[in-house]
Amino acid sequence: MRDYPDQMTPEQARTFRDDVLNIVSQIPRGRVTTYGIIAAWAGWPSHSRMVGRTLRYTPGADQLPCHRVVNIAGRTAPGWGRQHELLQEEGVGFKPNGNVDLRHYLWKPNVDSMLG
DNA sequence: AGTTTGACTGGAG
DNA sequence: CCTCCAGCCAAAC
Repeated sequence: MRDYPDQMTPEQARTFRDDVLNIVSQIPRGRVTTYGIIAAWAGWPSHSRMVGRTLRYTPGADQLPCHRVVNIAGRTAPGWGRQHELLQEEGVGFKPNGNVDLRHYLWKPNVDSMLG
């Protein structure tokens, strides 16, 4: 028995999108988080792909610090070279392979930040 | 209604 | 560290 429906209701989809954007807006300068972490905190642990979809296609998402979202390997978004620059300008450190050093710069949402 | 496509992830080699 | 590969799931074909 799965703990989530096969398909999101429109309301759930709206809530998911709002939660994703809300979490992204709280990522501190100079830190990053991952698609999977955001999805889990939004209540849909297996929807990491949808987090990426949301950030790419939601109008206005570019006004949020979505450049602070990378994948679990610390890899920046394909086709978005400027993301690397933006992170460097904030002091985010990269490994020799060009990925973010998550050991030092990974940020996770916490309860306090969710209580508004 | 079946197939392909990703701003993803975890495991295998 | 890397590259496949399977699983994932909403959207687009």
